[in-house]
Amino acid sequence: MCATVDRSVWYRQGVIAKTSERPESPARRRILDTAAALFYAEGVHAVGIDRIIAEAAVAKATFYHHFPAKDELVRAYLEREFERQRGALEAVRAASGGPREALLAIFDALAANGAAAGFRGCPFTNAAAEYPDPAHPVRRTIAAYRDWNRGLFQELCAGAGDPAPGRTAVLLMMIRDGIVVGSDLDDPGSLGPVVRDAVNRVLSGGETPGAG
Amino acid sequence: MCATVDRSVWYRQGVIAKTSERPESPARRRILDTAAALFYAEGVHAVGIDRIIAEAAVAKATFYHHFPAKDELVRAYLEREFERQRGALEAVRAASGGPREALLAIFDALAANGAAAGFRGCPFTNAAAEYPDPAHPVRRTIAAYRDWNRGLFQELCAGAGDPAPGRTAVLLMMIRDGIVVGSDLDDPGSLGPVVRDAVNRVLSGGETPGAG
DNA sequence: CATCGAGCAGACAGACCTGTCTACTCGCCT
DNA sequence: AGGCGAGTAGACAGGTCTGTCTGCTCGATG
Repeated sequence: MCATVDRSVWYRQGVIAKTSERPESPARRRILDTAAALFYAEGVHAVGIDRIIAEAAVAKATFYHHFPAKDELVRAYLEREFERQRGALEAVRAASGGPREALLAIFDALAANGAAAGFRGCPFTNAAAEYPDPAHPVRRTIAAYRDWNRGLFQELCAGAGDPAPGRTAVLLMMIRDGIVVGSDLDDPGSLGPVVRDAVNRVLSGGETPGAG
Repeated sequence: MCATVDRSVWYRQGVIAKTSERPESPARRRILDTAAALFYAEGVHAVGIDRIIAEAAVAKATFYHHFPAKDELVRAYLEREFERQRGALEAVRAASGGPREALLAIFDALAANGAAAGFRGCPFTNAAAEYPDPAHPVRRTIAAYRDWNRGLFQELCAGAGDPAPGRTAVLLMMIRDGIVVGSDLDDPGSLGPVVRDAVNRVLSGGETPGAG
């Protein structure tokens, strides 16, 4: 209870408009930025609170003022990454001519992102490897992310005239997972051209699966 | 140096034939079995040595007699898993009528395995999430496993008459990763039928990718 | 001016981690 | 009989982990 931050004062002093997004103290932001970089690069269990507060230049009490426990920081890290990706993919969708073009652009971006320096796989699947319990809040966040992602694919497939958008979305999720895992563990360069063909083929061949 | 077990005595006393596989002491086997179950179910960093030796009913000195450090145990765990999978897939290949049937059988087995109770994703990708450094021995073992797996796919594709077996093998690896990730994090039941179609389509459509 | 909250600095507790070491038993081989 | 290696039991060191707590400064608000 007392761990929750009362932000009413922010509204009262007019720092932000009442209807806009939540205020974020500089300290909290620094904690989250540092944690995100470290968690992603080195893994969740491998990075301790002490290191985060040291690199974020924040007192320990300040950390525990903003986050009741480390797991909650992990959840916040994934939640913010969720929002970031949602924004990015929605931007791609808005910039594309249609659903089919949006899907192709998304997968191009996935492959390019995987080939970029510092890529270490998907933050969500990496975190899931360290949280075995599906009922854990961290895992629930991961599940929510994946549901959203599959839903977006399904929506775009339906918009592109796919007769079985649900099935195709599952298949696209498989390709997505293959890209992020392969970009991290194999040669990212070998994936690019294959991805293009694969997505093209999946979207074209969606009309009649045929085999039973 | 002194940490390595001198097995010459085993050969001398004829416990095993000189040309057959290495002998394995019961204690070492118990350690490895326990570690494999715990590492897979809960993650590598989350399981400590103390717990392994307790559940394996082994003294700490015995553990450090067989393994110089924890990382070496992790490597041995993955190495053994590598051998296990190699054996399993080679058996499937031998039992199949031809390369194409072998590939279909392998992916059926992957989907079935992912739907089984206790499935927690791929031991290799899960471990990779906890070992960021690609030069680490654990990561090298993971890379070796993936190279072997892709190589097997390529070989089978070539045998099935695929004109671009290298590319198709990369694509099959992506589907493989999609199966293990999706079976762990999403509903495993939704994957089964999609997998069959996907592999069928990949293998049939291999002749002319067409789209550019 | 008084108060209150944000943040800083750092000690501290208690648990857990890896890895080392001592001292002992047991069984096999020479 | 003697030696040696495998294994047991458990103390120990040194470090790290999370989370709590005390005491302080500073700035804004009433």
